[in-house]
Amino acid sequence: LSEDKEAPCPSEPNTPTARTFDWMKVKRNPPKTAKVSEPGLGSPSGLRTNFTTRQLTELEKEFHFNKYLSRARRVEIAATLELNETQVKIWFQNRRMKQKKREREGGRVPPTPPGCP
Amino acid sequence: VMILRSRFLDARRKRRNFSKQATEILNEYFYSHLSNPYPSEEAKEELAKKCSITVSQVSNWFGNKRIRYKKNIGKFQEEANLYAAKTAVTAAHAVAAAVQNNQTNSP
DNA sequence: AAAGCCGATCAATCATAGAG
DNA sequence: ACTCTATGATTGATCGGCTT
Repeated sequence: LSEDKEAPCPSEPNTPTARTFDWMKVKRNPPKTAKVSEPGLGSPSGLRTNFTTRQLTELEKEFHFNKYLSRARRVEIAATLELNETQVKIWFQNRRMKQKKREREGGRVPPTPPGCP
Repeated sequence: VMILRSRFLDARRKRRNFSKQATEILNEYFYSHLSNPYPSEEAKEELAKKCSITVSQVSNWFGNKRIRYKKNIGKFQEEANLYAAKTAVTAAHAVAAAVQNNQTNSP
């Protein structure tokens, strides 16, 4: 028999099973939240931003008004909520994906399926 | 601050673990494709059906599994050996059978 | 050449179910 | 009943590819 196609084993050619494949080495760059040229605002640290309830509420409200944002609107929102334009842009992108996922999977099944105590 | 947490308290709350059988199927796929545990959309749909869960749940399962596996490979060593030995060969045979079946069929 | 979008994924975290 | 671990879901942000 022939072996498979993939076999990226840098070290440890041993070990019967469970070798180390490249997908296990994938590392994502840390979030670049905020700009280096914009001191004093947001969080220059590479941490995941925690949106406040107020920010989420506003974003949600805007989303129901427009699924897509215009550059001008984005600048407004970002300023009002104290977020980067990028964060607002990304939020809308993720929100659209979430919406699509719900529609796709919202194929009702919870009306009267299993137990309901 | 604590009230910010109330932001959620939704679906994530009531969580049910998948059936032992569903987990078995997912693990079989994961370990028999350990070199590239990224099922295609079609594969996800098939797994979802077999496990009686949604495609999103299959995606979540693989996402969590991959991250947690590479985070601590040693912790999954036993499980890896168990499933790898049990399914690797079976998978190969299944593929061969499928190919042959595909050839002899003409709808 | 640059910027936005999509689809998939990552990575950290939340909240709960289950083991000890 | 409680503490600690395993696990499903959520989500801000990244990656690669394609479009505008």
